[in-house]
Amino acid sequence: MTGRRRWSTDEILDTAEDLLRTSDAESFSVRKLAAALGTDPSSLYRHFRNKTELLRAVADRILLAAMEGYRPDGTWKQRITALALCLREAFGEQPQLATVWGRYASGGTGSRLVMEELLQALRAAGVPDEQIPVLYHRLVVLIAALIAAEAGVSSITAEEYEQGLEQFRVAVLGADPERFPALAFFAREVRPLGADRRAAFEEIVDGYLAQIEAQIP
Amino acid sequence: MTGRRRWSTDEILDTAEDLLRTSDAESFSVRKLAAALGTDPSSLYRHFRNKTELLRAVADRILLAAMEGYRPDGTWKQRITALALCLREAFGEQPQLATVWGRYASGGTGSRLVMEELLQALRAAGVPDEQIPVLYHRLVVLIAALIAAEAGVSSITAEEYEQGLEQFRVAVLGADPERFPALAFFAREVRPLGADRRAAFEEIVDGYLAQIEAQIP
DNA sequence: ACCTGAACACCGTTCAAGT
DNA sequence: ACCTGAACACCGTTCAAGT
Repeated sequence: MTGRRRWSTDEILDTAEDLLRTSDAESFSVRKLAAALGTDPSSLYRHFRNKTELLRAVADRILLAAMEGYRPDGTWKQRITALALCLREAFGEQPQLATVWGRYASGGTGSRLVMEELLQALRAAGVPDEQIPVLYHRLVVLIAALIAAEAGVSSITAEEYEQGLEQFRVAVLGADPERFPALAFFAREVRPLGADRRAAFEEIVDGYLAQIEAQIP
Repeated sequence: MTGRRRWSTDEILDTAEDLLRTSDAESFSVRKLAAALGTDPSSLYRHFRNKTELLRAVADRILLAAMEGYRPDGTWKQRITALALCLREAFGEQPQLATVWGRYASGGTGSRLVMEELLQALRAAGVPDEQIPVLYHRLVVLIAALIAAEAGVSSITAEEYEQGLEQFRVAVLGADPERFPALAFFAREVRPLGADRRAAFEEIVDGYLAQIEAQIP
């Protein structure tokens, strides 16, 4: 019954993408992918040298799909913000993928489309050519770091979240006003790290773009 | 010979900190910690509900130690930059800790000292009180995300690094100039994600601070 | 009251043996 | 030529049994 079967690399990636999107992406594993394909884990190792290489390939497909739905529009700042939000949404709650993208970039067409759009937007902004590579680099580091961090936060279990929130409350509300005057003063206003993520993301990116703008001659 | 022995929570945390600092921090595990203590993994579960709680406790001690060596000095911007670099160095190459800190904050005194200093610096900057909580929040999200991302990058093996760099080179140098004109134009200048990390970190943080400054009435 | 051993339910990866 | 099974060296966590 277990007729053996050659899987194409693309079929493997399709299934991996599905598996990462549905269910809890944090627990994606080579073994689960093999089970979903109905094959043995070891057979995947002829297609990919290791798990990272597999995830990197999936990340590139996700970038590719995201860029298909993206049309450059508006000012250079609006374009970059839209792109960043688009990537944020594409990687969504998938910390493994976001981390892999942030760590190694990804080598395919998806990656190229992102690079191309960012470089063009910076040119459109009027940034001098010789400053573009370094500003581009900072921007990608920033966006990748924010997305990976956020995907991590959104993937924690409800139990862990409660635990963390409780500790945060204790730290803030229980702070000695003598030793931590500012903290005591703002105690009721200060928000835990995970709060209000989309707004935080957008304003940080926008803030950095404004900073770039200020440097344009 | 295996006399049994009660470990205090502090002794456990000391050993965990050592283990995370030395050797490859990425592979830190409860089992290795138990081995280092000469005890059984299961006995640690009376001190900590789970691995995350343990890591969070270690993270707080690291913040505490970092803040002991920190003296506020200079303008508010210099203070925040110095603090950010200090945290960056403290978490160093420990992606597990940096991630835990970024994900849940940490509930102890170390955490409080960091919050207090940031809040005070923002006050010293002249930011209106009602804007401080939200700006504080953005700043912590940004710093935590950058540190966690960087710790992740620095913890990859030489082999994975080479693999990633190679893929990046292929993506950039092999880009079709018709389809990716800007990428082809900047091919030789564009740098991979991991390059020049400290400078990227500092300039992104400084950029965001300049953005805050521009909003001060 | 505290700790241990054994077990459960997992990982990524390799490689000799099968078809 | 391709795939599989079994194995290796790990994980975090639980809980009955020991002292």
